[in-house]
Amino acid sequence: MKTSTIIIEDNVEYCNEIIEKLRLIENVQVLGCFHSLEDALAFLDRGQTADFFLVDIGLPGMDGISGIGEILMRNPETKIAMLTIFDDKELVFNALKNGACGYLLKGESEGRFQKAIEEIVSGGGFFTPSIAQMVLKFFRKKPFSKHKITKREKEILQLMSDGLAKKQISDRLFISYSTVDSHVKNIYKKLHVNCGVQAVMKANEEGLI
Amino acid sequence: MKTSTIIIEDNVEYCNEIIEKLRLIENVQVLGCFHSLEDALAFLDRGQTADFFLVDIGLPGMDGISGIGEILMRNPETKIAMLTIFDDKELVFNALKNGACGYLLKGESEGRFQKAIEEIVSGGGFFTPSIAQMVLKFFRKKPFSKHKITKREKEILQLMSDGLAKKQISDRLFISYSTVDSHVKNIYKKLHVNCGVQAVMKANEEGLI
DNA sequence: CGAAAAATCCCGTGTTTACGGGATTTTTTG
DNA sequence: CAAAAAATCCCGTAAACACGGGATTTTTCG
Repeated sequence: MKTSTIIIEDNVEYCNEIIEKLRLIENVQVLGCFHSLEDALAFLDRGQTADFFLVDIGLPGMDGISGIGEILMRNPETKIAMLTIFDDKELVFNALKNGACGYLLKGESEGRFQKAIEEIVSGGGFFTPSIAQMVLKFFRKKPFSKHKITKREKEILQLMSDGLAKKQISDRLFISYSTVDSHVKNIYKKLHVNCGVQAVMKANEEGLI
Repeated sequence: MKTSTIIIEDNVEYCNEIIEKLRLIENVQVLGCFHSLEDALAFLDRGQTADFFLVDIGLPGMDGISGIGEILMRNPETKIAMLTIFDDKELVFNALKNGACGYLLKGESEGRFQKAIEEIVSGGGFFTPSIAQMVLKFFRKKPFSKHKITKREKEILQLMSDGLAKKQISDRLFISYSTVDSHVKNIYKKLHVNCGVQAVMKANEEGLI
């Protein structure tokens, strides 16, 4: 059974290019293409659907990123891949957050393109190396933390992130409130923040906890 | 110039298997293999190095995950890929956090294995489809938020996560302190938390912000 | 239109925080 | 060993928070 596919891309020329590429991939059957997200959503609202959507990110009207959410709201099982010339960090992560299964750069070689599509329709995820690189960087703890937090401080930061008050932390660690307070003060200084929320957020971002 | 490669794997048999596979890949030159991380670190401490390390995750003595950090501490430019039979979520993310460039399952087909290695040594990242799937799930916003936060609440949550105090938020949004206080109270109720840190953390986890 | 949801506002109180100033005792490590 | 780093403890105060109780006005939407 082939994977029914819809393309959403406003540039007609490029659209045809993609269709040609997709024709070469077995297991994929192109149902058609729309030139705006609104059209595609109307299609879904008519009760019709597809297994796989290939969506351009820079569409007139509703943009691709918002579109992902809309499509998934109507059909949560759909697989969606973004198609774009940009590899902007924010865009990529926003797309992923909204539920995209993959992110393809338009310049991708034919082989890579095919490979990626195959992975996605078969239920896997796919990142081109540059996207994978971004994801790696995202996860990677920052260079052994300019902010050299001590073991105890890290421990306390962790409990803070669980929502414990200083008093509760002191009880948990069998130390006095004053000690916790001191540690917290030091943490704030090291992270250059001045409240718990910021501290926990920053620690989180920097992979300290 | 070939990528000098070191394998760290305690199972001698499997180690040889890997070497055989790597021999087939041009651009890769296997320097040798160690059967424990300690040995590999000693090698590095002797001033020698390699471009690429392939590290088993389940080693006796120091485990692979901790090892990543140690290796990178001695040679930050090194590329590291984990080799394992498990695709446990925690392990994968911990490896990535510590700086791994890829994560390969031992059962991987020869073709995939080769592909993955090629991507990694050429500076890209690589995720097998199952790992990519995990990463996707990680990013994906949770099922349209059981916790239906309103627009305003989301806005306030965002400012909270920036470390703003309620007073500052009220100034920023041109509303009174009381109003912010009310919104915050509602947020706490909806998220079942009772302090700002928890609220922001939870919102963060659930992809609400 | 008319009800429900969201957004706005106020008061009061006890608790907790942030942060300034200290000081002492372990632990680590060159 | 001796210095440095980490962990422990105390006091005091102004500010901010959590949370209970309200109430009114917009917006949204069937």
